[in-house]
Amino acid sequence: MTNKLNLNNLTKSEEDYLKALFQLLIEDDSSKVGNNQLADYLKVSPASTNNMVKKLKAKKYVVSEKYGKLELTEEGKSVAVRLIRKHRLWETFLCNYLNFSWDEVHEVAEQLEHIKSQKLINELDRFMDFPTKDPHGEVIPNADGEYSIIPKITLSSLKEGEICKLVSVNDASVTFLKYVSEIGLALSSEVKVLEVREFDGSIKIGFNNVEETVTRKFADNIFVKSI
Amino acid sequence: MTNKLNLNNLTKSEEDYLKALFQLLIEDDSSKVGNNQLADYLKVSPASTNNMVKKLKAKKYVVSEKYGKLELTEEGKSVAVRLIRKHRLWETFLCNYLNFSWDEVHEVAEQLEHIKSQKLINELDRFMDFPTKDPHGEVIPNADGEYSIIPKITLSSLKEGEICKLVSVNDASVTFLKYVSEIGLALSSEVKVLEVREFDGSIKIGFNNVEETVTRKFADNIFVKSI
DNA sequence: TTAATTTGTTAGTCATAACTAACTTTTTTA
DNA sequence: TAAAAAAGTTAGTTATGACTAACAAATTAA
Repeated sequence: MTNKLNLNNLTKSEEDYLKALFQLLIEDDSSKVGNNQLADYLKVSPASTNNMVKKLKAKKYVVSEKYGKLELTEEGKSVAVRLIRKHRLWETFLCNYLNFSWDEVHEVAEQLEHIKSQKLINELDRFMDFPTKDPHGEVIPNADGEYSIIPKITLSSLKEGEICKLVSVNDASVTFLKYVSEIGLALSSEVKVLEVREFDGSIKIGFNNVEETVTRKFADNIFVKSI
Repeated sequence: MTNKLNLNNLTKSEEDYLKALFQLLIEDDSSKVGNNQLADYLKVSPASTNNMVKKLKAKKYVVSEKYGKLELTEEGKSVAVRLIRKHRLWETFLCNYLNFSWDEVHEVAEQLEHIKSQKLINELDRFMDFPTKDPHGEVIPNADGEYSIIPKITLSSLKEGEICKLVSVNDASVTFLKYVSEIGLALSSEVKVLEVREFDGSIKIGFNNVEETVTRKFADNIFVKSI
């Protein structure tokens, strides 16, 4: 098994690219992820991405043909899942034990996920009694890298009259998360789509006896399940 | 106050050099620390150190004349103390909450001390109820960077017949720490120097009704106070 | 189906931080 | 005090991972 060994030989940047690619390919379930899309997601230039992809192909984490779409090898996925596990466990720790609010955890978890110690993360997991969801509602992979990837249904995809339950939110934007809290939305909130306005895509929703109109962009970052 | 801002603009390497210099200058209380000594301590080449010292001088963390000894500015000391605080708080957390043994914590703490988040470290401190000593017996600086630097008396400096109490140990070597545990020495152990052998500097010590002969090198890494 | 646009690639540059080799200054010692 | 040793410095190289600018391929639209 080359598995264990390779995990420790990756730079922070290599890890960042693998995780980003995984999130685009698997968590966002894109049929095709290209070089520029990855560059966009990571906020680097296409040239940087191209460079890194070459390196990751040489190291057998990524597969792609010239001018073709990007794919991850099993090894590449394995690295990404372990990063996601670390990220979500740290977020959970920060929220549940260190008084961080859900809009404060992402940035710090981005740093903490690169700490290299198998024992650290598994002990942290045990310390918190093996949590299964992070503060934003995302499933935490277990020590073997197993987790159920729940297909993401965005609030924006619902039709007028549909009722749903909020299961998770995109964790990457502080201002977005603050806004979610401010209007009173929380995980498990029941939300009804009252009106979808064709003109600008904005949506009027009802929850906890309040009504709010939110933008399409906002609704794209709220993930729900129908009830 | 430029203080707060500058703290976040340092690279991992810059932080490593400042901490190393602080430990040589202040904690080990050397009257003179030179370029090559710092290089030795950090296990890099003198050229690398020379280069970094130039940069740190330009940034006003270090002061020195050409071919002269190295010194830290107040700003430089402040950065170093904050790193030491982080290192020791993390070591305490790993030992007291995550089942790490004292020989396992150093390497992981070396990574964790570079995580940039004021809130993280202060909340961790609070979570553990403001510990004052780390697992190796070292004093943990408080949130204002204040701590008492206890002059280090090594076990090797004692004369035959002297009795002392073990207050701290050098945390940087896994094999050393394992050895300390194995022979049964622990913080607060009372140790009597039974014999100092001129020939090779080895020392016969007695503690907890056992006698052990240890090398000079070993005794250099054990810090004590006389009782 | 050609032209425009988007996407991907390559070449060359920059900053960080390591290195070796060669050299200079300072300190030690014979 | 002159030679040897140690300490410090400089120049030039390497690797990582960003960047821009220029170019090529693929896709979309007229």
